[in-house]
Amino acid sequence: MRDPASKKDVALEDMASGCVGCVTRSLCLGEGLNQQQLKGLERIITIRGPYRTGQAIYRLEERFNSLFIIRAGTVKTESVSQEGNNLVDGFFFQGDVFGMEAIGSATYEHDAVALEETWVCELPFEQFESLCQFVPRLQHKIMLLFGQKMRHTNQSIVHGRCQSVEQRLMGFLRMLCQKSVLQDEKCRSSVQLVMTKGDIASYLGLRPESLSRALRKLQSRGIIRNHGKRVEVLNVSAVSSEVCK
Amino acid sequence: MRDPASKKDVALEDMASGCVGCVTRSLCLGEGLNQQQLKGLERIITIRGPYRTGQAIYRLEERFNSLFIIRAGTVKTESVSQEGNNLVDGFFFQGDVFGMEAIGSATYEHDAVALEETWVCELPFEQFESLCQFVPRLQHKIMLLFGQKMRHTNQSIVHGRCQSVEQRLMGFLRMLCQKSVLQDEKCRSSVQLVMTKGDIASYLGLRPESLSRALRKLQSRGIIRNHGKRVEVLNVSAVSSEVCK
DNA sequence: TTAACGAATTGATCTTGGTCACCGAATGGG
DNA sequence: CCCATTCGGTGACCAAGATCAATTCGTTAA
Repeated sequence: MRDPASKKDVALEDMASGCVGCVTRSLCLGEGLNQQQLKGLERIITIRGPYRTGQAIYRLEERFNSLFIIRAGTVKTESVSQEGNNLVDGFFFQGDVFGMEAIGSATYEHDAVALEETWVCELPFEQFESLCQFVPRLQHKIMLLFGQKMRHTNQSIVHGRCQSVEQRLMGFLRMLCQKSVLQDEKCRSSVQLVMTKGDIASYLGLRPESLSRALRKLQSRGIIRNHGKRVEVLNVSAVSSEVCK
Repeated sequence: MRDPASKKDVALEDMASGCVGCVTRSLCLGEGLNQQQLKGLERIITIRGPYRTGQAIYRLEERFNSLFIIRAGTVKTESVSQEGNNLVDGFFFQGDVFGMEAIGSATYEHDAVALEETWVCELPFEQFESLCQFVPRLQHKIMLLFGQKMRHTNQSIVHGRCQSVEQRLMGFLRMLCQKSVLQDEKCRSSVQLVMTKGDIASYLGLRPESLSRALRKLQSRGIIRNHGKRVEVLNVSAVSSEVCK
């Protein structure tokens, strides 16, 4: 991650442009908007970054004002369980919107923490709501996003409860491959983990030890190779298929 | 439930009125709208009912067109897990909106099934989106609803994963008491279960046997009394307090 | 009323994942 | 460069909840 030639070291000029020239636009809320509408969106967003690994974009109980969209990098959101453990609620990648759980609440519900060098667009929510009044397409897009988010949660978390650890893990790897492909055309069968194994375990509702064992089992079944921070998917079709085990 | 004097036998005339005279309005999307705005909402909704116990309001893979709001009664949504079991994803009570997971999808993601005599308002989503363009307050309300829903899911499901069965069960009973209070001012410490124990177990991610044992444990601790379809909450403060066990 | 079915409960046993203890490797700060 | 700290992995053991099998209870149907 300190490698100066790494793709993660984002060109500053790419990050300075507004919505109209944004390289991430095809993934973003701005997708499908015309020039004028994009200008409207551009007027209310603020580009923020670079956040360094471990830096917070917002913190639990800070006043909620804005949604955030990732231009480059990765973010996790985490909260604190009743027992006082940290609990990772989500990972967010290029083009993803985060902060939505705070809508209708006075304050944020999580810490949002950068997992690598990260740039985001800050989208003040009140102004965004006003803009939606004038741009039906934008209103529509945010609704789609809500629906997607609910479906994803239901699929991965609710249905995850009646899956084995290995199934849930494969689902996670599948998601990671899909998201990584967006960032990086090549090597869709190998994933560089930007989060710790502990974070992944927490996200999957496991102890780190159990995740470690599950990875070992998948490796012994020839489905993956687990090299520390890099996971190779050897049997793509096994991981891709919904029904497995 | 066959008792003719039961509060569940809804007066037909109450169900015939539009939004303006609706008894459920204080719970509904229409809350806070002026007469004219309510009329707009009233124009696009259709009142449907009565649905009998077990009847579907919509089914998995049917074309998604509308959200639904409960005027009277109770609904569960359920889907099918990979292993082919039914999986209860949610319970919905008076004033609750369901069908939101299907937004942005061509078809519904669940079966929605009435658990008792039930009346709903059908809200065609496209027309609703158009209406939101003209009624900022309505757009704002639906956004709040999305945020609430996401927070609720995160709280109950995600955080539920690191709770004991008894804690999750108490959380469920707490929710049930709150919702029942809305329907029925008296006896807030006793809940008539309209869903089966099997449904509750599924919703909590348990086997029916495990739920039964958990109920017995709470009873032996003097917190509840479990009489088949009726659950009495003896120690309200224990169930109400967030942190328990 | 009785028969029949599904829901609820109970006990015995097994499995999965959690807990605890430890070690080695990687990472970051002085 | 070294040391401290965090991260990742392993084994032994334990406990919560699943599974299987049997019984009781309640509701509906005949």
